Amino acid sequence: MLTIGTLAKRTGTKVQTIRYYEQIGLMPEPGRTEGGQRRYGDAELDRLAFIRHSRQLGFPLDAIRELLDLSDAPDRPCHEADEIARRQLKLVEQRMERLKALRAELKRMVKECSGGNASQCRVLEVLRDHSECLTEHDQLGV
Amino acid sequence: MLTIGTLAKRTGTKVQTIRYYEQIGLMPEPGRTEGGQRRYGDAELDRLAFIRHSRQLGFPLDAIRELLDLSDAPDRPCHEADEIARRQLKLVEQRMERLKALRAELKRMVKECSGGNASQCRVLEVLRDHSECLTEHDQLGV
DNA sequence: TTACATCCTCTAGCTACTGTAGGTTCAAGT
DNA sequence: ACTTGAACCTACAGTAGCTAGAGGATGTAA
Repeated sequence: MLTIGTLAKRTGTKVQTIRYYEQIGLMPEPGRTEGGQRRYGDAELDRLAFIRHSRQLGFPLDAIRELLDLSDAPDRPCHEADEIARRQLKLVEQRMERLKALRAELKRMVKECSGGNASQCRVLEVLRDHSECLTEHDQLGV
Repeated sequence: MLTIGTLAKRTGTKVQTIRYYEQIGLMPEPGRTEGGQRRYGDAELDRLAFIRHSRQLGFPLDAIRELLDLSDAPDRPCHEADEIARRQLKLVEQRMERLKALRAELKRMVKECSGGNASQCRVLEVLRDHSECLTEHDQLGV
């Protein structure tokens, strides 16, 4: 039986995060000692490891919820999990494209800046005037 | 004189977002009509355009605050703005590196999945067992 | 004048946690 | 048995950067 602190250490999670996962129903309510402290078994350890690993791969919590459901139902067809992973892959690729454009723009800004004071600053100038940009980068949310 | 709605349209911002920027002191309190509605001039239009463009380049709001201060003080040396832009560039590059690793991992998961049902699913398997991964990807927060 | 779009304030919600306050429990050492 | 100190508990507030909704007021054109 593991305390919440031990579980946290083993999975690289913060204690509060585990309690948060319980609160939103991602982790089950564990057993308690007489004094009311949480005690976990190996099933919970595995489940939390799964969650953390999925988070490291950038899956949002509701995707993880679906993946956990699938993982708990071995007879359901695999393509659902596959689909979720593909969706995530697509998202990652979109973000990369976007970051690539940002990087180019930022590089250019920084390169063109030749010191001096703010009134001649290329960085500020470019920010002031969108038309100086190479690319359209109209959606926000990097 | 522009209404908040017109200003929003011209800068590709939501009305609520403009009010939010005012609330956090990023946009000044504008003049009002007798009935209490906000009216904006060209200075505010420029300022908001600057903010939005900076956001599109991924700058966080407090970086933008600094950039606006610099933009308002033409005699201050340029290297501060340069520094902020370099910081942002570095951040973007770090994120890209991270996404690259994620993309590789996700691609592999998806490729190895050959259909069937959840009990044989490679996607779920990899998520269950971190040791199957190519890379360490231990920080969260894509 | 009457309709109707747009405006107002205020509050709550989103993601995924993280931190703090104020108090209790557990386990080890004496 | 008692004490100490780390780790636990709940509850609430805060983070970034908005976004949405309720319920009501204002502005403008026909």
